Order: sequence, then C-alpha cells, then structure tokens
Amino acid sequence: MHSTPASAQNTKDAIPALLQDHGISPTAQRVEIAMILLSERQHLSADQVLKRLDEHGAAVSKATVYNTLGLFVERSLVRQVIVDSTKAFYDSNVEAHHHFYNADDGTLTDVDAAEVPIEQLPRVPEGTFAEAVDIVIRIRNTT
Amino acid sequence: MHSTPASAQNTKDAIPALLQDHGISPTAQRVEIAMILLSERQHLSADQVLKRLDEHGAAVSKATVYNTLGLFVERSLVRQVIVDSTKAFYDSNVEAHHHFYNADDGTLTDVDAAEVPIEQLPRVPEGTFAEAVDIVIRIRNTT
DNA sequence: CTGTGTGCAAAGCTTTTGCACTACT
DNA sequence: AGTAGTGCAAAAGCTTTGCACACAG
Repeated sequence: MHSTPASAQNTKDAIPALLQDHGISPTAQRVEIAMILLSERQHLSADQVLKRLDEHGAAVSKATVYNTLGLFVERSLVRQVIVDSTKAFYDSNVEAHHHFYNADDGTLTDVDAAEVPIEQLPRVPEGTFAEAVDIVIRIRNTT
Repeated sequence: MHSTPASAQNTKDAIPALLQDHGISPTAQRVEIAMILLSERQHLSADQVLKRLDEHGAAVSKATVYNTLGLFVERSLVRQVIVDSTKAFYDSNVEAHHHFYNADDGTLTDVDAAEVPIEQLPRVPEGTFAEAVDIVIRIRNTT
C-alpha cells in the first residue's frame, strides 16, 4: 500500500478524521463501511451495505457490518430509521428530517423537518424527557 | 364446556361477529387471539400474545399467531406499531393516535392525535398518496 | 367428491453474543 | 508482557413459507 497526498482527495481522507471526531478508531473495516454509507445521502439496510462491500472487493463479515452500523448510530454518525418490522435502515443524513415510506416498493425518501411543522408537542410522562420525534408518512402508489 | 347465554357477556360473544365484520372467519384460534389482544387497549408483541395464550391454556402455534396478527392488521382490526427494529407491536387501538416510545424500558404509550397538531403535510411524491402518518416520540428516563 | 381456506413444522431472515486475535502501552 | 479493543463464526431470535389437513359446497 502506498500513501496518497493528504489534501488530494477530500472524501477518502476525510473519513478517518470524521470517525475520530466521533470517538471511533478508524480501522480498515470501519472506513470501508463509512465510505459506502456516507458517500451520499441514502438509506441502506445492513444487508445492502454488505452487498456493496462485496462489490467493492472489501471482505467484511456480516457481524462486523451490523456491529459497526450500531456503533455509528450510537456515536451519532448515522441515524437508524425503523419503518419495516423486519429490517432496519441506516440514514446518512443526520440532520432533523422525516420520511416518506413507500409501502409498495419499500423505499424511503427524506422530508425536510420544516415541511412538517408541529405546533406543539404533548407533555411527556413524569420522569422522562423527549429525545427525538420521528414522523413517517406511509405512502402507496396510485397505479 | 357449557354454553353461556348469548347476551350475558359482551366481549366473549361479540368477538366472532367482529371478526366476520372484517371478513375474517372466526375460527377457534383467531377468536382466542382476538380476545387476548382486544380485551383492552394495549400494545403486545407477537411473543407476548403467544405467552398469554399459553397461560390461558390455549395451544396455538407461533406461526399461527404471526399469521393471524398479520391478517388482523391487513383487515384493520389492529394496528402494527414499529419502533424496535427487532420486534413488531400490535396495537388494539385503531383510532388515530401516536406513541411515546420509552427507549429505556421499551414500553409504548398512546398519545391522542389531537395532542400533536400538524399544520400541514408535505406534498407526496408524484403518483403516490398518503396512507397514514405515524409519529413516534422517543423518550428516556431522567433518572 | 372437489376446492378453498386454515394451522403449523420447518426454513429463512436479521441481529446479537462470545471468543480468538490484534495492536497499542 | 499486559491490556483494551476489534472482527467474525456461531448462536439466537423474529417472521415467512410450503404443505398436510379440515371443512364447506
């Protein structure tokens, strides 16, 4: 392996630093996974991440993909979106936003938080505080 | 087993009729499951339903519980609530409402839809229509 | 007697756990 | 050399599928 100039590429070299900023040691597998997921705004299941790793020739085990994605969520590098009872999606967009979930084809689409203004939140139960508000708008195809 | 007057108990005898109203033939297993889930407003996982069936001495297989709950959802007898990526909850309350999800203990609490007024919904993508809006407010214990 | 519909064992997913191994101190 | 942390094979858990059986027409 030969090194590349630090400033030449932004994405490739920024990833390790980004991981460290979030308290994650940038190992080879983690950088691979982060590069795939963070390369653009997208919603991928663990399975899809694994498939892309294979395509890129990176051999990472299923368990590591799951554990790494879990770690990324814990460290707020990505968001976990739950819409399907049998599969979790990982969202590279961590800014406040909501989702359309197309129940016919299983795809997710972002909705800016500003497009769903909520007048007020209900009072939370005694002894608790609100951590997040997730809105999912289930849509179907008219055809 | 001895029969009870038809009008004496409301719940027990109303269930078969309710199932039929929703186009579901009221077999023994389905009535058992419906009685457990619909006896009161609650959020149960498939697993919890199975456990209660066992406690009531009703022997119904795991597969039948899953398939029956899926059928109930399809026929709008109950609602499926998705908050945990590894488990689905079934909600006996089918009226418009949302949920608090306590991430610390995994419990769900109803929130009346009127308590979360939404000014407007975003325009849905071309060729689709909104089927439902689910709001989940994740809460944590302050302690 | 035929066909539709039901219930369940077994199979198929997704996700977690426990342990060998690595890489720093 | 010791120790904290990483990656993965195997195990566990949730859900679906495929088929034998039951029941209505």
